[in-house]
Order: sequence, then structure tokens, then C-alpha cells
Amino acid sequence: MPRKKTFTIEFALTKALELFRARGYRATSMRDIAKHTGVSRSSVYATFGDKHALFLQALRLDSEISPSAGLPDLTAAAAPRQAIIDVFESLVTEVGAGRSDDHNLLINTAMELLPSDLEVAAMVRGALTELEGSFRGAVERGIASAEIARQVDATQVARCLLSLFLGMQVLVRSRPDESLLRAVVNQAEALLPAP
Amino acid sequence: MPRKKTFTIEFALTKALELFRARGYRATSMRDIAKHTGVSRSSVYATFGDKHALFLQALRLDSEISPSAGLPDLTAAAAPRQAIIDVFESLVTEVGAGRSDDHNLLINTAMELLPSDLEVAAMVRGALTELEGSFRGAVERGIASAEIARQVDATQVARCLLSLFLGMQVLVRSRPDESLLRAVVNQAEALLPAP
DNA sequence: GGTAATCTGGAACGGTCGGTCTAAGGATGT
DNA sequence: ACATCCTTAGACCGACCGTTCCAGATTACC
Repeated sequence: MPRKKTFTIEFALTKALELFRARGYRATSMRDIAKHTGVSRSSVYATFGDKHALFLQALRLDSEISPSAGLPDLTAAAAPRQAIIDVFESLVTEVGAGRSDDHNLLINTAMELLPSDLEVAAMVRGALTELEGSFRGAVERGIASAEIARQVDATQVARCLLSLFLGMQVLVRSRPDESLLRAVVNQAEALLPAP
Repeated sequence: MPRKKTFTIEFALTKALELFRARGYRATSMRDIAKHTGVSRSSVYATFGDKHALFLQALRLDSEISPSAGLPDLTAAAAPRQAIIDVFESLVTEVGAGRSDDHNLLINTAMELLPSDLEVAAMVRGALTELEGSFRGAVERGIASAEIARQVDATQVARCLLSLFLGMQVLVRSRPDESLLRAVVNQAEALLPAP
């Protein structure tokens, strides 16, 4: 009897995510989202609830798709050491290609974080912890496959890679100088010496 | 004949800077600033002009005082290598002490940056370049005084330190885990090997 | 056709924002 | 006393915000 939904929740959420990525939470209005998704404002509210609830769903979607889209898959790569380096390389080439929209939502959100917003804070913390774990896993597998010297401390290097990665994202936004980023990547390689 | 100013521009600007540091540009309203400075809204406008103009002045003030306040002075330290490490250490101890206000305005601003705001973008870029230069200078002096091995590439290490520093600031905000930050600092030391 | 569910556009509400302006009052000098 | 400048509180404006609500159109199934 009822009419079926004429738009996919998934699609609308993807479009909303695009906007949140490009502009952050506060700077994205619900009217913007309605326009960009092609869904009326009323339906956005009916489908996703609050702006805050919508953002949480977008953030969750982001953390689900970003390992496969944003970065090479660290957890299943055949050559872990190169996979790590590729993560950083892709940031450099991205800047070279002039991609200026679709920033990293995670880091945007980390900086935009209100101290009161515990839900978002928890998601950001979880995603960062997961990212750290991916780095550590890749380093460990690199050591196991003798790509990386045995004496490196996987935990410590992984945490350093995490910090380097975050720092590079800041630089991408504010000082998109390819040689600067290249130098960081080169130095990051030094953290992963061959045996 | 005239009445003199009853508040110091410097004082008001310092208070405004505090607020911008704690909340960023967009999230700080002129009403907040008036309240926090103790200066009426009318006088804030009369003294500083726009919100944007006020922010630029606060940003300038920040870049003038932050080398002496936020960080140990890298350019004149007797032991450059330790001075670099202290910069990172101070971030860790800051988190341990639970300082959650007065974030780093520079990085906040870098992330909040509108692509259209060229003035702010230029200031951020300049400050980051200056910070990179401070790191590089300290590394070079460390090499000259045989604190740091001659074979390190000062430019490359400085850029890596810059990225690490920015990344740590993101982590401070979103994952204030002392052992995590400590690991980053330890690894950063590895970039500055003794001869 | 009837009915139930869904969509849409737009009106409306209360709130905050940046910014301007004005009237009243204080402090200073002559 | 007087003129001069500064400061203040507050009204006011237009814009945007998140959010709610509703009338009407549209689609599906019986």
C-alpha cells in the first residue's frame, strides 16, 4: 500500500559525507545538505533525525569506507612496508593533483571537537586507535617477513607514523608544498629500516 | 582635553586571543569577546574593526609571543638537541597536567581555514615556515656543536619534526594518552642521533 | 477508486550571529 | 563650567541557523 522510498539512504548519506568532508560540521548547514543530496529538507530530517545524528552516521560511513577508498589497505597488503609508504605517498600525489575538496573528515572532526560532544569524541578516538593498530600490524608483518629490521619497536614506530600522518594532513591543508611533504615521506621511510 | 583609553589594547587583544585559542574563529562570537575582555561590544568594534581584523591581530600577537611562551626558544638555546626534544616533551607534560584550553591557534586555524581567506592562509603558511626554519636552525647548530650526527639531513629532519609536531597537537586534542605521546617523542629523538 | 505511505516546497519559530547606531554618562583638560 | 573624547548599555537590523509543521502532490498496493 505505501509508497516506497524514492531515494537511497546510502546515496544521501554519501552526499552528506562529501559535504561534511569539504566543509566540516559547523560550516555545513542542513539546507546545504538538502540541496546537495537532492532530498528535501523535510525528508532529511525524517530520514536521519538531527543534524548531529546525521553527522554521526556520516562519520560512521566514513570510517567504514575510508580504509578502502582513502588509503591502500594496510591490513592485507602483500608488501606491508611499501603499503605504509604508499599511504604517505598518496598524500603527496593528492596534493600534486590539486585535490582540495574531500579532506580527511576524521582530522577535521578531531580539531573541531567540542569538549561536550562525547559521542563524536569517542568515534574519533576509536578511529585513530584503529589507524594506529593498522600501522602497527603492518609494521609487525613487515618484521615477520624480514622487510623491516627486527630491532624496530613496532608500537613506537606505529605511533610515530600516526603522528606523522596527522601532521601531513595539516600540512596538506595549509602548506601544500610537494617538496616539503616529500621530505616527510622520505624521513618516514627511515623509521622502517631494512634488516 | 580628551579622556584617555581606560583599557589597554594589548590586554584586550590578549584576552581575545585566549578565546580564539580555546574555541577557534567561527565558534567565538564578538559577544563572547566583549564579555571576556570586559570591554563593551561597541568599543571592541571601535578599537579593532571587524571580527576578521581582530582575528588577524590576534593571530599576529600569537605568532609574536608563542615562541617565547608556548615553546622553549629554539633559536638561542645552548643545547639545541635537547631544546628540540623539550618542545615535544612540553606537549606531553601539558597533557599530563590536563591543560585543555589554550590550544594551538596556528593549527586550529590551519584546519579551520576557508579557501577564500587568503590573508589568514598567508599568515598560517608564514608561521609554519618559520617554525620549520626554527627546527632546521636548531638541527644545524646541533650538528655544528657535534650534538647530532653529521650525516643527518637538517632540512629533511626539520620537516619531519614539523609534521610530527603538528600531528601531536591533533593527538593532544583527540587522544590525550600520555604513553602514546611519549612514544612519539621517543621516536622523534631517534631522528636526532648522536655522532 | 480508495487508501496508506512517502515525497516536496515553503511557511514559520526562536535563536544566534556580525554589525551599526544612538543616547547617556565619565574622565580629562582648560 | 565647559568642551572633548572615551566608554557603555542596549536597541536594532538583516542574515543565517536548526527545527517543526503542514498542505499538496506522487506513488504504490488493494
